[in-house]
Amino acid sequence: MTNIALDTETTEGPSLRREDGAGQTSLHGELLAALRDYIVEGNLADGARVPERLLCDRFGISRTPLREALKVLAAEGLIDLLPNRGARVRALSADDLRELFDVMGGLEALAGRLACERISDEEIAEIEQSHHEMYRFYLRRDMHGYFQCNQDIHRMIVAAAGNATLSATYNSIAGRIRRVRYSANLDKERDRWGEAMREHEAILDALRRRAGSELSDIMFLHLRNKRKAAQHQSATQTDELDEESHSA
Amino acid sequence: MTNIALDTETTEGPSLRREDGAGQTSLHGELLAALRDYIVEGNLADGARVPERLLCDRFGISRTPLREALKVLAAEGLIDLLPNRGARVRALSADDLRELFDVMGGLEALAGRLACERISDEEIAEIEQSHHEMYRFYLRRDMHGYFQCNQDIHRMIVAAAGNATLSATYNSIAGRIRRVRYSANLDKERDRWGEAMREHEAILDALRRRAGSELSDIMFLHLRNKRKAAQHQSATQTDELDEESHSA
DNA sequence: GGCCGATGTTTTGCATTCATTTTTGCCTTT
DNA sequence: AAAGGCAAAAATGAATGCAAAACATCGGCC
Repeated sequence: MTNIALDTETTEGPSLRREDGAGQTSLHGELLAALRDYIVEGNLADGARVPERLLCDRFGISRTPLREALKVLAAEGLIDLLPNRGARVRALSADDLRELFDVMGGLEALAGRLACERISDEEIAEIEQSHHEMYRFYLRRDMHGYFQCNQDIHRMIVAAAGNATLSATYNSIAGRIRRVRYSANLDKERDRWGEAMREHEAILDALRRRAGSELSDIMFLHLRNKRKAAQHQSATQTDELDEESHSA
Repeated sequence: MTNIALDTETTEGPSLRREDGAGQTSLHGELLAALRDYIVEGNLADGARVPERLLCDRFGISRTPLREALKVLAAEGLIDLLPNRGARVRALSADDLRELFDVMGGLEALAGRLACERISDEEIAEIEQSHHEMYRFYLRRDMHGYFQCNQDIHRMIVAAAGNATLSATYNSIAGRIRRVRYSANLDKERDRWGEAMREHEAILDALRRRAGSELSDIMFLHLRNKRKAAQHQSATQTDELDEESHSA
């Protein structure tokens, strides 16, 4: 039986209810964000049933707003809602991950293209700064720092695209992926660390030249390579996924 | 005062409740889909308040499931949820449309790239068939038939990508755009009808050669051109949007 | 005559309640 | 002893109820 990893310690947890004077709860988006974090951070096991009652106690609310939040999370793809059988944390199959990585690659490719259309020299300078910082982490073999800079750069490029819809879509996809433990997947990334660095050099170069179409290509392939590395690592369950890419 | 375009005729409307024998309602996804259609089809005016009580009567349900559905639609970006002030139909600004079109372009670019990796000759043959049908509509100047085929082709390419996550994301974005009256935007598309046909020829050509990266480019630019045509048409409110594209 | 505040109404957000379904434990039967 | 069935318990989906907030209407004031 799947054991639920709910920490039911005596610490009251983050009650969202406002019990100060005003009397009104007004949690609106807060509960949603809190619950999303709760799930994304892995407090519930993969495929585990989402216990309504327990979460109600945990967050100090009744079932109505909780269920509203669950519906939203289901729409976002974080959980599955089975008719009359409650919510379950969506366990990402190797195939799901492959799909998510490709979509993320597509969105980053788009971000790169759009960024080239409107990015300022100042923004590029900021990215360059993060890039150099990342390079120092690379030289020091500081995986964690490197990864942090890496994420920052990708985020900056998405932001430079100046498209809020794209950012929202990107964050949604990235959130779903975040549930799988990155560190595990990235251990294998170390094998192609130098390669990844060179790809980032190419990204920066294309960005400087505002070569949108070219950057778009690089971004997608960069993600695709990252995906392949991650896949290779967890090959135990992804044997059949090594189909060849026909793209040039 | 914004008048709500709710048709409150005596015709009972599509009650979702199951009153046959079983007694159980079990509307689950049905209400959501019905409500989404209701909004996407334009039964409510842009920016109009979404009247909970009226919709409850209309669909024959209580407020609880309706509000759950509204939360989901808000997450999808179809409506805005204002704290303590209810839901309003999200009115798409010219800027929103620009963003949505670009994201759609990015997703189709991705679809084209992925399709090249796995599409079969049979699937290409099907697309070619639709393409030729579309061409016949073009020769006959049948805008409606042409447009139908056009959409089919784009859908087929997205389907050929074999990525359910991509399809879902694509449908979400397409749904949001669908709320604006296509026909209006497409009247101007007529000006570049021949150009669009040539672009579709290029799409098919790249697809046949499985030239993923190239197809990706073509798909994005195809959408970008479509966007520009649509923008030009409704230029009354999009004067400042003519920023130049730096991409080669 | 127009602007501002008070008061009643409507609407919203959430809690609670209720009917139905699913699940679980126990008992019977073979 | 294992399998099947039944009943109790829990959980789900939805309806209703209730306090607070927004909205609307009306009266007072300048």
